[in-house]
Order: sequence, then C-alpha cells, then structure tokens
Amino acid sequence: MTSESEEKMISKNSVDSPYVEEGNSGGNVGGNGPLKKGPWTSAEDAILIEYVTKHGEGNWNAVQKHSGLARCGKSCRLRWANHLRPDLKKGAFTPEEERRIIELHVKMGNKWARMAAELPGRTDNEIKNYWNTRIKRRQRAGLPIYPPDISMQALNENQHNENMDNFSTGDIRHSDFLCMNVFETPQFNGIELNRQLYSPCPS
DNA sequence: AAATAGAGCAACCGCTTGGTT
DNA sequence: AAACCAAGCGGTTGCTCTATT
Repeated sequence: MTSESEEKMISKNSVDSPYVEEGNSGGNVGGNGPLKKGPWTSAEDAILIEYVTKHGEGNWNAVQKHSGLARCGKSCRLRWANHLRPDLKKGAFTPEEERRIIELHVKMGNKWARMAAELPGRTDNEIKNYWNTRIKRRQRAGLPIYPPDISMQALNENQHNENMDNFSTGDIRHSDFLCMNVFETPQFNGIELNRQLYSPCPS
C-alpha cells in the first residue's frame, strides 16, 4: 500500500482498528508481549526503516529482537520488501511493464519472485496481485489469458532455445508449459473459461 | 442515501529451500 | 547424513474503496 491509501489505512487503524486495543497508540512497539498482526502503522515503519538503514537487510528475526518492534521477522521482511525499500517504483504498471509481465509469465508461470527480479522496482506481491486481477478481468471478458502474439513469440523463442540446448533448466520446459498453462491456469482449473482460450499448441 | 457487489491490495499462513551445526 | 533454523516463496484471506442498483 502506498501514500494515499496507506494514510487512510493508518488513520483508520489509529481510530477503530482492533489492533489498537493492544495499547499501542502509534504502534505497539517495544513490548515483549505477543507479536502484532495486521496493518503497519507509520511509527512501526519508521522503526523498521531506521533499523534496516543502520544494519542492512537480512537477519529479520534480529530486527524484532533488537528494534523493539512487536512484529515477527517474516512480517518485517515483507513490509520492507513490498513497501519500504527505497528503490521501489510506485504507481500503476506501465504498458511496457504489463507486456513484460505477460511475457515472463508465459516463460516462467507463477514464479513471482523471479518475475520481480526482471522488473526493477516491482515486487513479487505486486506482480502476483496484478496477474490475478488481470486473469479475472480477461476471464470475464472471454479473452485468452495470453495474447496470441505473445504466446507465439514465447513458443518460438523456446523452440529456438531447445535446439540450442537440450538441457532443462529445472523449470517446466516452456513449450510444455504453454500447452498446459494456457488452458489450465492453476487458479481456474475446471472453469469454463478454458474453452474460449486461444491455443498456441499444434494439435 | 443506503445497501450491495466487485475490484484491488496488504498482509498472513504454510510449505520449501538453503545454510549451518 | 541428519537435524535444525532462518529466509524466501506462492497461495490465500480479509479489509477498504468504488461503482452500481
């Protein structure tokens, strides 16, 4: 969450969120009590930013121990990676990024972290949310998940690569993946949608 | 103006992976 | 080689906002 919506969330949190009942006006920090869950407050953000700036990323459980934040290491890592990192891009995906995401998904499937590595300033969570939303939209519109041109492009690239190198990289070989995945997106197995999808696979 | 539905997003949970002892 | 632990990843949930009725 960023800027505007975050401000809303924070102000809401400070007014009537159940989490506030823990006695954490401005964030339940510094306690040895139970770890806090739910939306982060700006006070908690500030503590996390300060800690990571000083000590660097990694060793997330130490963050909880030494900064006084009542958050588990996992939660700290996620908050930092998705919202506080200074190199994050804010705002909607550009058309170029959208196209890139589709291309990457054709090649990699639901490997959000790997996709994020190819899109500087974007997070795996952001890409995952974008993709899931996009799939729903296209399903509603009766459109294929992958635009035909991108499917074909990826398929061609793959065939080329397979000729160059018979090794599988450990991922699903992507021609197989294309045949399978265009029709069987994990979230929508068994849904009528598939009938309407474009098939890039020779029968 | 109020109620409802749907979309979007942040955060959590559980599993996997990789490193250390 | 096995056990343990921390970090990372992907799926899912739940909350808020917005559009529609």
